Amino acid sequence: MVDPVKTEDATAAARLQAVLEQALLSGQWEEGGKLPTERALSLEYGVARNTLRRALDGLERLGLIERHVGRGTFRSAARPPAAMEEEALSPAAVMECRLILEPELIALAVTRTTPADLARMDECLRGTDDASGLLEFEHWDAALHDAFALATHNAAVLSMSRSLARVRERTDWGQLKARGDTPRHRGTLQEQHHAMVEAVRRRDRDRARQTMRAHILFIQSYMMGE
Amino acid sequence: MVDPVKTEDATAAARLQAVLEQALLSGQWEEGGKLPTERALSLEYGVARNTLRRALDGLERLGLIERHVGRGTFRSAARPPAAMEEEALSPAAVMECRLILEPELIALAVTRTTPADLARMDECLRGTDDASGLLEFEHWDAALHDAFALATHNAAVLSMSRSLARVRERTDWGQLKARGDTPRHRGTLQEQHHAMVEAVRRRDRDRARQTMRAHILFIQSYMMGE
DNA sequence: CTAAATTTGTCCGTATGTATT
DNA sequence: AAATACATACGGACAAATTTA
Repeated sequence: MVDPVKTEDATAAARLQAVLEQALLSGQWEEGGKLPTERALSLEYGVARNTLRRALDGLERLGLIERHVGRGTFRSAARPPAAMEEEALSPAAVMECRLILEPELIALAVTRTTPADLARMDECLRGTDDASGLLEFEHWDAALHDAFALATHNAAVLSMSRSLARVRERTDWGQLKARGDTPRHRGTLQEQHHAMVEAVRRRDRDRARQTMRAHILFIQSYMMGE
Repeated sequence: MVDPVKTEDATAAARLQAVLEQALLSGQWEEGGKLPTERALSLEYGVARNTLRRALDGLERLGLIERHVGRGTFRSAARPPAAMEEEALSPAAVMECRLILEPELIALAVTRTTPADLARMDECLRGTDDASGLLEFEHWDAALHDAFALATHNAAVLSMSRSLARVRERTDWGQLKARGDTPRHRGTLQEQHHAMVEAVRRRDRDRARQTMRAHILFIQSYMMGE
């Protein structure tokens, strides 16, 4: 049913993107250094140039690489949070907003969750567990938080939560997300995800709120601080 | 400098998307109606199927069309922008949502409030004090809560708070508000408003949160109960 | 300064997979 | 069971920008 290694059903481009993500984050090329040409990479990984380019498109959106016509493709220089104080939908503002909303949101969800809600959460947990690339992980991560909002069975809360989700999509995360995407960090995130769902399942309101708060603080810390 | 009308430097896909947008919006195909197949369209517009598909990708993201494997491509049923479910929200849901958001919001505002923010709050207090009718009172009441959101100096929080304010506007309150508009009730509300601003002024985080919570619970109680 | 080589950007035509009718 | 139609991938060609000779 569910293959834990699951790289089968993803598209070739998505799978290749996950591979390249790992290569970039593990220092395969140095910061600011030039990657091989598209033709060389497509040959090396055994895919068509079109397919490779879709993978690069994803990496570019994550801010992991930069591409220049006539020059080549380069690994982005790791720039720290940079210019954070001035907010116009800064990552810091979004995280702060999540911190004041989501712990209370999940606390409300605890008192309302139905078996169907729990099933939806479990599905999201499987998604985050099996995710290969950062893109896929984030998809299921967002779905899980939406599942918590759904479990409040409150249309106003859901509307507000989704409004925040849309704001998140318009935020310039730069490399902040990718920087934290190490096996160790992702392991911690998954533990927290499981702990939150477990707290909801056991109707432990305080634990759910506490775990959510710790979860968001953890993300904050490795994004901003290091 | 980007000229939005300029179809010269745009890619073939982007130009075609603009043409198809016009065709869709001008009623070239009926709502829910089926468009020609991708092969037929690419032939008609003289582009490769790949190119046509990129144009359709854009239209799909805009919600103008829906695509189904094996069935075809269809013009979406008329829903101008970003079809959100505008169900009539229950007053109970809105109050519950305010209860989980606003106490944390004002707690954050306490740590950020500037003299200008306080001046704005004082102006709103005068408004509620002097208000004659219910309409005027509600205007300044909403303005005060918006002032708290502004005082967080967090764009994401402000955006979310205003999203909730818009939800409140399309809520069917029936006579719930009018029922509670007695001199006695309004006196209590004003006391609470003053207490909240005072707590913010004195940077008393816990008291601000507590007062806000009591404020919302009070409104809930006389709307729902009694 | 010019011309050629390199590299990414865009588009095309075709083949195969998968879901629906 | 077969035809239809979208989804994905491949390889090739040319254009545009940059670097190099």
